[in-house]
Amino acid sequence: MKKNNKVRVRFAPSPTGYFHIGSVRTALFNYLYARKEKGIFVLRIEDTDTERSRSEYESDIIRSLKWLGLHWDEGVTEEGEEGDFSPYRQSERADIYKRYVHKLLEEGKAYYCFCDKEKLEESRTRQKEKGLPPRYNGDCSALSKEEREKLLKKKDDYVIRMRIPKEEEIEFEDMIRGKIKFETKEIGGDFVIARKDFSPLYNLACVVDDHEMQISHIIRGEDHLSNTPKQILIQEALGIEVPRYAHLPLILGPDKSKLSKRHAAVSAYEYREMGYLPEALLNFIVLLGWNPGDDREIYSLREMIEAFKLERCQKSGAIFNIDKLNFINGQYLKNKTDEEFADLCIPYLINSGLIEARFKEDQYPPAYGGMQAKTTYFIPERKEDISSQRIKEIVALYKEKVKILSEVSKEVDFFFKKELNYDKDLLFWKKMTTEEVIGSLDRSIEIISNLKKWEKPNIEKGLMKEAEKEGDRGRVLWPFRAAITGKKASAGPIDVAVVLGSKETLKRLKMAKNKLL
RNA sequence: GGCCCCAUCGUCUAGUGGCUUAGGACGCCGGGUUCUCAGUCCGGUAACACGGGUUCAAAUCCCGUUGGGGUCACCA
Repeated sequence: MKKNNKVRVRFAPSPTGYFHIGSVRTALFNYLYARKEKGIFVLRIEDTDTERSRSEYESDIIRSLKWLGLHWDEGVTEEGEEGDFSPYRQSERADIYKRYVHKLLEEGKAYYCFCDKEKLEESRTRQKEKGLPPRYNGDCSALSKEEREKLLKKKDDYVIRMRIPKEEEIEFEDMIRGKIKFETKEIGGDFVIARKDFSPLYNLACVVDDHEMQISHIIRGEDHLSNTPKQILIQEALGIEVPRYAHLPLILGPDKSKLSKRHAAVSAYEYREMGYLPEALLNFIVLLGWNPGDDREIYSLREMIEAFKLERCQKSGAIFNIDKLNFINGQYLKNKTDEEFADLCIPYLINSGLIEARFKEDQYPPAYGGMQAKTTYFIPERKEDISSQRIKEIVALYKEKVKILSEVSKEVDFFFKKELNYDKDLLFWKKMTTEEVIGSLDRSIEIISNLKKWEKPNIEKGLMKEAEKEGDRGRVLWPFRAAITGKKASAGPIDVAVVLGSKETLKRLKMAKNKLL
């Protein structure tokens, strides 16, 4: 067979839980390396654990990768529909593993083990208690052919173990960490590679597939470091090439342990729901353990590929810092056009019940992250339609204020309400008296009523003139803004008024005044 | 506990023996802008874990200590 020098990497998640941040990072680095080296990125599903694997999780992996824009060249194609075959799903490759297990068995490099599960468990805990590393004692490693055949008939529970041929040092060159050495005697004894039905365990399946799929570089989390010597042992026994390894540091929670559910959201899907942009999430994650050596921090996927070097990866783990993610996401949001920003916000507005989409018959409800501007919308509380143009004007007011999309709804909700519900104390600026606030509101009402054209310069001119007269602008602007937004904090009063419209502005000013009477 | 990995501001990091009184970013603090919050601009706070070597010279190389993490399944 012709030797293939092409870079081939794989991302091989197991569908036993939602696609999480750590997986995003592993996938991203594999993707970046593949693209950088003009290689192939393979997506393989490691679902040999039938108990824990679920197709719903596989769908989540695929959906998430698509959302992130991490496209793969080979691998499972459909969104985990049950029944559709994929040679990139380990559960569909049983025959292949069987072949390899037989080969190892025949060559004496693996053997049947009939040891009792409970007993092994017991001895493990005993060894641990004594402070010893748990280790399989090798009871079944020297069974004669006759004994084996007898036990095979008698016992209906057994496994297949890899025989560690000799005490030696296994050494490999990690592309991130350099030379790494393990003693075979530290592995923990002959380890299980397949179950009774010859279904493979992780280390076997992984090695076989990486070989069959001609994977050249294995880029994975540091938690797999201790699996590497086992895998090299299998590769040596099988006489197959040992791929290059690169172990990425872990992403840590605030307590410095491996990031997990208890540390906040770990599922990529949740970040999508919260309103993080895929490009921002990727940008943030790539910086967690890699940087190009300069001060640059904002990278598109394309730019990341360009600048990426595996050798520049960090060796130590990085704490997942949500503040930085928020900052980066805010930067990306700011760089969107008003149209793009509105499209991004709409699903969140719908989700929070502020608006409803009126679809034409041939349209499907869109998922987070996109919505056609042509769709028409309806405000349930006001029982009126709203154009996408107007939605754009509203949300644009907050484009540079928000860090995540889900914040938008609670900022703009006052635009969609029929009546504002706030405490009248909100209308008071500093130490103004009730009479003064009423007076201020009255003057605003008068100015607004007398405007000939509802345009920002006009409104500004009228209002600011009055405000300047007061000396303290807040005496006019605060009651005005509070009246039309019903909020302590919002976008600028004039900007809000412009978008709100003269009729609604007046109505709200009058309602505010009534509150005080 | 064994083995493996790691160690620069609170966090992400630059730094590959002299360019370093250690640079950037987030956060935080102060100030300008501003009706508010946010944003933005300006400024500030803050780190080479420790101890030995090597060297004319060490955050950078070596050793040890300490600390942190990972891993020790018929999970992956």
